[in-house]
Amino acid sequence: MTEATDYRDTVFLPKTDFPMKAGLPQKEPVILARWQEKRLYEELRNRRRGREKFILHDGPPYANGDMHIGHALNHILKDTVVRTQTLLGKDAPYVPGWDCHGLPIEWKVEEQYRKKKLNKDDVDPVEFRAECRAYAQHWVDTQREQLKRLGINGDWDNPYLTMDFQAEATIVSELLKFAESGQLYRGAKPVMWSPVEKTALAEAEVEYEDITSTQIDVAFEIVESPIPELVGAHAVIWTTTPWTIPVNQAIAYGPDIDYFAVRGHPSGKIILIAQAGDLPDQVFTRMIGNNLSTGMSIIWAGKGSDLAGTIVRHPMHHLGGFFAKPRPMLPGDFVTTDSGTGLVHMSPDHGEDDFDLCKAHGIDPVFAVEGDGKYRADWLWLGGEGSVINPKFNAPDGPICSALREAGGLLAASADYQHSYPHSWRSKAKVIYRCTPQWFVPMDKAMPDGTLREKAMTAISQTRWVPEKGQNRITAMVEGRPDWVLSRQRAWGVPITLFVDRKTGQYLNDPAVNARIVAGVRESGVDAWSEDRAQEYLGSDYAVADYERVTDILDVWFDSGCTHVFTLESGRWPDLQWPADLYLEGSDQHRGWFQSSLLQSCGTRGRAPYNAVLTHGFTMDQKGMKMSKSLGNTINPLDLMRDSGADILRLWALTVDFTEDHRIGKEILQGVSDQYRKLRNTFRYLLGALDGYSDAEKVAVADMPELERYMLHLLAEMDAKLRQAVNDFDFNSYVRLLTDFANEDLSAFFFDIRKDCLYCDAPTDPKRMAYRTVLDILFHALVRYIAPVLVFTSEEVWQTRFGADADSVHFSDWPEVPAANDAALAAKWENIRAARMVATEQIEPMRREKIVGSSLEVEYTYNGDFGDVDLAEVFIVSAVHQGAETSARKTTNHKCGRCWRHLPEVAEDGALCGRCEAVVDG
RNA sequence: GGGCCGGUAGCUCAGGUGGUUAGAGCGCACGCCUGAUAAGCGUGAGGUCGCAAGUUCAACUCUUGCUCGGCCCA
Repeated sequence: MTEATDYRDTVFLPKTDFPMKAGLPQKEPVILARWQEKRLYEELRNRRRGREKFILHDGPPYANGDMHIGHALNHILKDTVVRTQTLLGKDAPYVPGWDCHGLPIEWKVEEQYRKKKLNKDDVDPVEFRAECRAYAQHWVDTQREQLKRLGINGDWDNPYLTMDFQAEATIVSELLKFAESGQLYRGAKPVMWSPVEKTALAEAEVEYEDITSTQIDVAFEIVESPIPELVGAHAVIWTTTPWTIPVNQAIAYGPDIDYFAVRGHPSGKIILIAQAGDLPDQVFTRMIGNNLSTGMSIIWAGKGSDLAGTIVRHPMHHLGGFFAKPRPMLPGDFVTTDSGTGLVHMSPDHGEDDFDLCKAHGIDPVFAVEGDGKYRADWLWLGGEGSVINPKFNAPDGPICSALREAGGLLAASADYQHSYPHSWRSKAKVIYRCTPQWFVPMDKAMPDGTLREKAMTAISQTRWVPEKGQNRITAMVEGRPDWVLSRQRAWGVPITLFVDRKTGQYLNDPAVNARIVAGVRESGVDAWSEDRAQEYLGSDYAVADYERVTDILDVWFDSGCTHVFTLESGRWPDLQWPADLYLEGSDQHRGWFQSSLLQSCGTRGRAPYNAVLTHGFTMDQKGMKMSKSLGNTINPLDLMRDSGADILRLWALTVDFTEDHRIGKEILQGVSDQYRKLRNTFRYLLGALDGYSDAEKVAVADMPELERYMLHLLAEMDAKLRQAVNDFDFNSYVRLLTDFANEDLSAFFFDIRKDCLYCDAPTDPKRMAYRTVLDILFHALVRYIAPVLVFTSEEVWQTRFGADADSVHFSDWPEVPAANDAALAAKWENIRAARMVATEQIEPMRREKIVGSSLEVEYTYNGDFGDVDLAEVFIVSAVHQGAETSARKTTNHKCGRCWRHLPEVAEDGALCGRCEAVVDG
């Protein structure tokens, strides 16, 4: 045996500078800077001008706080939609936006005042709003940088903000469209109200504390009933807010609850209460200090529904007027027998259930309690007295209980009921529900083209919902929702710019006035709605003294419901158009933005502002639990980008099933990293194998070996599936198709088989040239397919191949894949692959027993026939013989010193085979 | 408490209208290669399809209840 020659230098190994290790945290910012410098977004607009459009309209995140994982997921999905549509050749502009008005910002600014020991009420509203504006702007700027870092491509220099003057003017103008068309009315609704601060509070401004209240049982005499035995009996209600009794207007029962009327009270009254559990015991114990319910006699028993039509009278009916009116007994689903008497006294002024039930039966609130918590002066009972949150006022010996007792209506009273009760977060004082005038958009008012609800339902059915179950959800919500309450009693928002006639109570509906108001807001923003400019807007036709200027502001959902107008319709972004092709947000927005936009648009334009709606679920921790700071299970996207890179985060978002709730955690991210490495190495191989490739090497598809043509067939097949996935927004499948292709078809099959060809065949060998031609096609296809996913890595790949000055990969169109659809060839090669799997399985025991190491040391006998396909090459063995049955044995051939194949022509181990000799000799 | 949604191998996901031994990729274990080398190839072990009833000749797939988790309400 001669000394083995080292032929390594004669082998054509892959060569590339593309590193295996990504180093994304360092590289991504550099690539980002380059995009910014080359103005990628604007240039993309130029290059796609005139193409079919795809408009994704951005739902505005709230300008408050750092980006969190939900923002990251949402924007990655949006960016992927925009980029895949762009790849398809469409013009897909993306204008990001922010929601800037509203209570949370107002609150933060107030908090800053409190720290400085300033009172909000002492600050000029204009100055206050300026601070809110500055606060929002700060977070817009912060989030903008964070989203850019994620690789989101958009018009970052020109986003839309709901606080832009232009936007504010549009919101006002849209509100006035509702006003002008008569889709606005002033009604009432119970809201959380603080008598101490004399203001309405939002849920977020309320905290619950344990307190002790007076509980009372009050008897209402039944004066009319379809059940004769009940007339003259007393319906008993229980309450912990005695002050609401002077405003009582009805009594609610549970239709399915059992009730009975019993004798047994010392007063001689027949008592009507629920017959459930130990509730009667509790009632009797409260009333007479003993549990005598076992000794009582039952006069009547029946279901709540039997009580329909029963009328009671107020204990204070002798006062006349309001108190003399009959009180109906009404069915309420909300009535329970957990506590109380199973009968609930209703005051539409002071409870939501009360309000809704009474409204349904035509009973309106009476506004007896004023903003300071006192009954209004003209109230027949306790007029001018209060405050209603005062414990003494409600006490068993206070004025309410005393009067009731005197009238014979008070069965029990004790100041010993402990419960949790809402308090103002700021003043710590008790709050109440209180009906206040509010502005509404009616859902069921007949308009020329139908009611708003009808229009919305039609629009829902005409929209594509992805996934489909979203349609159920929003349908159910719109079907059942009450009228839209537009007004808020706050400072930081768009004003409800209405003048109400002091005499008629009607709002002024004059287009000329409205136009002046809109012009004013366009010029100076929401501050334009000030008292000192009222006459200016009213003009010479109306006197300011005759009108009340509404000082409420709009629900921020109305702001966001108008984004489609001031963004898509306004012309400020000429690339955009109305309606949007797609809205894409979390599934919580079925109640939020999807709905506010739908209602706004249906009310003003008669259809939805979108053609399709895509929703995603929420991101949970590794175990599927909600993330929260207190649990310490949050994943911060900013940390993740810093440690692993944005491409890892993006790949994560697209591999999970984002249409459902999904998870993120260490183990999952490790899996994502592995997947990333495989993709990266696929590109590294392609780059290395294509070293020095030029079009001169290109081989026509018809001239290629079957294997190459089969691979092109697979590529074409995948291409069609990828297109389908893009149309379905099914990015999970999209990425899976790519990784499975890279793993199974390329790495483990094609690349492995052609390793010998690439390394050892002469560069001019037609087979090698055909292989490299296909590699080039694969490269161009794969780098484009993956570009919307791995936005940074694809650019790095692109630059490595074409140089640092090359165009961006992101300008590319969807790859043109050779039409290599050859079903017969594919079927044949599927069989070959199946045979190959059998072969590797049969070779495995020989490797395990150390008979052979490499499969190249094996000679294989095969019992089938695939024509002139070189099975030895495909199976990566020394030789394949035709035989009766399949078997494997160690070859006796010698190993070529260059290509390591074992061939009969090799004289001794280390000598060269004919092919290699020819190549080495050149 | 109500409405809606979900629970398939360690992980991420496939599993038309119920029908043979429930699949894939990754990870893991073991082995091969040492000329894609912190790479590449192969083989293998992993699941009572959240739990329990029911319908059916037959259920991951249908029904009901329960449980766990989520979103939206109250």
